[in-house]
Amino acid sequence: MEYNFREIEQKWQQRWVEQKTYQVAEDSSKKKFYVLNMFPYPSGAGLHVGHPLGYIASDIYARYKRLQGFNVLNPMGYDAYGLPAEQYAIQTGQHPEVTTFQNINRYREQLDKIGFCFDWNREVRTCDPGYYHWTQWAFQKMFNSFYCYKCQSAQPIDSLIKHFEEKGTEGLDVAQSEELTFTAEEWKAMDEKQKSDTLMNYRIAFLAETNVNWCPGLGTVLANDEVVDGVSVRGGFPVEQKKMRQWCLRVSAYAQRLLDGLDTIDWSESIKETQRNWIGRSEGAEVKIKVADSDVEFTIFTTRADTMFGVTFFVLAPESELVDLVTTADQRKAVDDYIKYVKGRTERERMIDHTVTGVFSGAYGINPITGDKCPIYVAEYVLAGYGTGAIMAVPAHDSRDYAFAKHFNLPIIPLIEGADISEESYDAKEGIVMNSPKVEPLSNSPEGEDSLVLNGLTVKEAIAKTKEYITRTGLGRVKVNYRLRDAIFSRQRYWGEPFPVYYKNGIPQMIPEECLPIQLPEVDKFLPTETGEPPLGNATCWAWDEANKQIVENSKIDNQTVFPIELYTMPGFAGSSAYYLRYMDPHNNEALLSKQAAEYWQNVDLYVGGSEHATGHLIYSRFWNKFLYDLGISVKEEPFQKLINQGMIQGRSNFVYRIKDTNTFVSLDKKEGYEVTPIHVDVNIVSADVLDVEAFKAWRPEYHDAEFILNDEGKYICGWAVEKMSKSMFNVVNPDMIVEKFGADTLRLYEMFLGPVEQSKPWDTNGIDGCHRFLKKFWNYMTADTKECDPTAQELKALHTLIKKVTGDIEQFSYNTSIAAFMICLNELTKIKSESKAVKEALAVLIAPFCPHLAEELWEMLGHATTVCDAPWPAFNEEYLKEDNMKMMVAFNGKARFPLEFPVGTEQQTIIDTALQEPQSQKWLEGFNVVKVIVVPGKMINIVLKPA
RNA sequence: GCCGAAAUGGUGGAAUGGUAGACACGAGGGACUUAAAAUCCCUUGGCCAUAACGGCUGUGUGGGUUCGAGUCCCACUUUCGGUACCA
Repeated sequence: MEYNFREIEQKWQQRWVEQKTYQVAEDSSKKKFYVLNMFPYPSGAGLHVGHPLGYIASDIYARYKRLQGFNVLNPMGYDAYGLPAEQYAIQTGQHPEVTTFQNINRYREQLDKIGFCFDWNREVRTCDPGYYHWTQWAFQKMFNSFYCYKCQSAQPIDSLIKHFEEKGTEGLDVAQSEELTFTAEEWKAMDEKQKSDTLMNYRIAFLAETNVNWCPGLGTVLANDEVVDGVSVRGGFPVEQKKMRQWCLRVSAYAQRLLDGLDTIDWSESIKETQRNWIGRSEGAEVKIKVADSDVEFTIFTTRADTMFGVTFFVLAPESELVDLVTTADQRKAVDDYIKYVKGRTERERMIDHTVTGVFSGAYGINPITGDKCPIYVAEYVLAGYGTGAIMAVPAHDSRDYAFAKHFNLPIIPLIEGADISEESYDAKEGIVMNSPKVEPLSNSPEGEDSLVLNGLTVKEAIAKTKEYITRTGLGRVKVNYRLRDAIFSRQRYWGEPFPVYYKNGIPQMIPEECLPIQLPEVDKFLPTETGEPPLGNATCWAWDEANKQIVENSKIDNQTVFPIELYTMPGFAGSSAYYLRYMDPHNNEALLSKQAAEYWQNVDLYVGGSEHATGHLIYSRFWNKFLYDLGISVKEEPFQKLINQGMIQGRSNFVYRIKDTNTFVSLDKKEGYEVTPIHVDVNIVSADVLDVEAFKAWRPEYHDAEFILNDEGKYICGWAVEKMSKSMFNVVNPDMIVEKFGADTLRLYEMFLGPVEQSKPWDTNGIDGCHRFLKKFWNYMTADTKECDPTAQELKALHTLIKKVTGDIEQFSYNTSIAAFMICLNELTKIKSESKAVKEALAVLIAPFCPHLAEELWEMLGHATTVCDAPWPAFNEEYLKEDNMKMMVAFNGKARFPLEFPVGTEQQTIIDTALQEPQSQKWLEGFNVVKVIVVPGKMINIVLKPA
């Protein structure tokens, strides 16, 4: 009987749907296991063979876990909001929802052919109002919360208001944009607008005037992770800095918890390290600096408190408000000119061009420890967004300060013994401190021993000592800074979640929770309005009737009872930040998810996706989950317990070689001596690097009359290279095509056989034959004569070797080696003419995670009426692998020479004696003395020799 | 610059510190066939050697630890990712 994969796969895919094989429900009698793939953005190009890699890997694991008896949740959905659909809409007028739905259908069609065990009943789409209801809801919760450092959690904003009413800001330890101080009386005296503005300083979702990455090409702001090299990730348009009023999320409040949480999860060290760097914790100190001849005082942040004696100037960020306060009259013009210059520079220019620029402000700052007066400069190398936007410059021990000092001819004072600073600064945090004279105790210091002596200490000691000194004397304080910024949460786009917010006299108000979701309105144009408002400004029905609690036409806006609704929409990461929770209870209209579902499914046990989301989605999601955890919605502090980053499948491009100025193409092995241009050729008309010449002629009109110089066998051989898989390289291989030709089971097997899941590797269709041949042989073996007799010892040995290998390998996601084990096992069973039904049944179960269609068909043929998905995973029995003899290698000085067999349990001394007396040993022993013999039971007898 | 991962045949890749190159592709040879496809068998890291056996060498480079290193340690080279005036 032939292996008819088309029939088999179609039959089982249909049956799985009919019998709802993959629908799961909470079942307290079983342990849960939650497998999740990062849901895809359904792009117009459809899936190529690289996309399903992670899905297949997780599908195998999900099926394996189910066979192990777990109740497995393995859902799938779509990250449906995104720029491409909107850009397409702008160009064609086609509503983004239409193209998105088309793309989703195409994705689904492709996915279905591969035979995944997704529970499609739980599908979510971020653009579905039933879904984004909870995105809006979470946003409102964030708006109505602040972050309390004392209790290390988000708290309702009402409790903060109460605190203000009673004590003002006294005794607060909370996350805030800037440090405010006011009394209860002052708070009570504020009007509504002032109160609203003040609360924005504390809310977790808040409005702020911030410097944003403005992308004129896209007409919207972008998050830091959406900008690479000064251009937008989507579209590659230039990005500039602009001050705008934006919704932001106070991600920075969770910086420490995001950092600490990394130690509790099973992710690759490299991705955790990336997140640690992104969070960028740095311990340092803030020091207050008085400006000479002025009342102005500013604060600097430093991690090198030990270098206070090497300060020769101070620097302010150009955007800092302090610049205006310190600049003297005679330097005013120079400073203004410089600031104008800085503003005119794009983000990109600043990134590429690191030449030293800056200007003297005219003012001097006083070093609080030495009392020295040092000039204050304004320079763009100091960033407003980090620390306090002001630094003390120690040119001897900071390369940026060094370059600046050299450029402006400022003094450089070395502070570390033996450091050569004639050519460059000495930045290392090690060495012995010098040049730091004793600082006498201040009059206000308590006990007598209060001087500061740094000379002779190591840098580490000196940092600690200085920090302690400035804290004690009130010159400053110890401070931890994080590089992690608050996330900008609004976009000037159409195709995103609308904000459930309206504006009453400029004060943002939340639309009542019971009115959610508020749905994205229809617009006639997807571009910004003529007055420069975001696309939602085109909506005619986008106003909030407060009394009647409903959306009404804009024309009714009177700012008395009907108010304008927010025109911004939410960014892409809004919908993808908590989708894993929604899968647990996707049809719930009352809540994001029920308590019961949350308690049962907890969090994701295995998350599979690309590492490119390390500083985007994977940070935002962790933040979002921690916030929901504080609210008691999510039951686990970390959303994704184990993370596997699947590698990228690269394309394998093929080339033809056109002889210059002709339409003649020369085969790779004949091209020596010709001047040729390599041209990408569609890999789908090339087979094993041999070009289908007729297909090539038909491929494009300009090749219709092409001529060829073939090799001696009459073939045209193409060159090849590994490149990114993309349309423009003509190297895209479509999974449907592979499924059509070889079947889904072969595709699944081959994708895993290519190499480790986490590794990037090129796709090469050439190798797929091997996997297909294996399945054919497997099929032949399984469908051949079968007897219901006890398996022989040989059969059991082959089988249990396989069980052990496959079980261990799947646990470690080492699928390629377990497939190799299948191939070896099959060879063995064929060789010994195995016919045992019991062995075949076990094999059908073992292969089920990899090739589910085939496994089902075989399971049925073996006489089972139920799905193989619920069969028990075969138990491993060590007994069957036990051998009577152990094979050992005799080695001389570590070099293996010949094998020797001993009965199991042979005495060590007997082994040594036998090995030494073995005739084969004699020639190695000649002329040498035996120093010692090392026996590794079952492996190695190493005889250590020394010349006689 | 900093952080991370990696480097093994013609190719993809295997190897708890114990016979390097499993498994597969490709290639070469053979069987079956009128022929092709399909299928099956043999060979396949390099060098030397043989009637046959065999020997040497070999995991990016240079050191080290060890009876024994692809694997552990130190230094370096290259490649690929991430990040970048973060004080």
